Amino acid sequence: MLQVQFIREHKETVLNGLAKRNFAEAKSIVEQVLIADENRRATQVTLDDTLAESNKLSKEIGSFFKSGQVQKANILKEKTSQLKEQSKELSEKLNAFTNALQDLLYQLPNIPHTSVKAGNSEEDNEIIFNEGTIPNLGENALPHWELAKKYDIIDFELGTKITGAGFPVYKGKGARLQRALINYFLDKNIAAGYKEYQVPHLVNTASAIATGQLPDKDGQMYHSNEDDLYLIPTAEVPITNMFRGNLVQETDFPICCTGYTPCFRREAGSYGAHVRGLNRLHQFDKVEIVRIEHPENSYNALDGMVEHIKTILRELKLPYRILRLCGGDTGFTAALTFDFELFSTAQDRWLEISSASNFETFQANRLKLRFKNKEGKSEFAHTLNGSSLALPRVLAGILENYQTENGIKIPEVLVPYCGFSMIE
RNA sequence: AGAAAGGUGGCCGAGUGGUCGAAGGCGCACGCUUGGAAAGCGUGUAUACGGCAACGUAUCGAGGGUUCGAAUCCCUUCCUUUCUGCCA
Repeated sequence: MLQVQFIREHKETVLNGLAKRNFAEAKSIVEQVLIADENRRATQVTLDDTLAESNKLSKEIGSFFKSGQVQKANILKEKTSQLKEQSKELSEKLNAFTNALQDLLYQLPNIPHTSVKAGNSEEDNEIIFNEGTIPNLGENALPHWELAKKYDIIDFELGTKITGAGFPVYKGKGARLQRALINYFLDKNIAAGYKEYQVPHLVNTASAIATGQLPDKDGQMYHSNEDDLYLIPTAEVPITNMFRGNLVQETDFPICCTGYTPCFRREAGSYGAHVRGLNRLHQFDKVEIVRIEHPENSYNALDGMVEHIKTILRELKLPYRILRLCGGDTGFTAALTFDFELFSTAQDRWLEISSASNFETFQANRLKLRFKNKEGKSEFAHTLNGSSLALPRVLAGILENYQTENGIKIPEVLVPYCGFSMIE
């Protein structure tokens, strides 16, 4: 959530920034924000004055009662009852303005970083890095869903029977490979200084609002009506929310967390080749990294996260590229996002496997996550996160890119984790 | 799930209708003291919103109510602890 004060003082910056997202309603919402803010402040001033008067009279009444001047006290009582009515009306007004302002602010996405180009869709994303060699697989190369069937390591139909489409069952060496990837990713993250956490897989409404899933993505999360809890769409939600409401010390930075969780997404509206096999699932596994940073260091930290993810893909010897997302493709809450895409050779397309973002103060404002700065004042921290990494598409990439006549080779770094070097 | 007790500042903890944003202690910061340190002494030390400022307002888990006035009384709700029940 953007800060009202910032909008008030940097209206043009906000509008220019939002223009890069091709966000048509920006101007009208910003205008409404400014009006609501003006109304809110004006109402608060009158309400405060009314309450101040009322408090003053109450004190006088108290002392009149003590000194036995009951009549004088009763006269003042009359007055306070009027003030009370006024303040009731005013506080209702204040509430209305505050809520209206809040609702408007919830509609505004983050302002993109200066390096972000304007653009509407993924076609406008910039490729900024490319690494790894695309293997020459020959004529008989199979897409991962056929390999999964051939070697009996992932069973999509079985998952459909138990739950529904998009909930695969991993079997035998497939299951073992999943577990190997999770451990390998976690170990890499821990070695890079991230602290491991195991967090709840269901979160309350306050958490979903704080990281920005609500109200923007309502309907994309699975929800348990009985207890009003949401299944997490990413570990970002519970991990970042560990720090909700905190006032951290400047010396605590950088705060680096990692965690493995399954992720649940309803993916309403997805269809076609994009959902084939492991490409898009309702439940998938992901290892996430989250950082809480000093504002001055957050972009360094983002670069550090990108470098870290690169080392993992290098070790796995997978061909990948990095995109800087354009304004229109950058998520609602992010200021700058780098997407990692893995080349799926048998499908001849790029698959997103990681997304590393800096949210600046957008989440921190909702989280009320602050630190004490050098002047001793509290200031919002910056939050960042990235996948390191999402499992299914990495698995798809391994299956497809490492397929041979005799079976699927296991990337060298994973062999110690798997306990085998081939899936035959 | 049932019963009981309880939720107060960074932490501990007092406070049952006005003088309470809140005693006292710990912690922390600064100063004095000291050759230096510890101890001791003194001063300061919540957050948010509004205001150029003086300052005002709100906040004692959350929401509502009673009252001229609520940390304190009433209602609702959430959470914690203990006991009982159930269970991996």
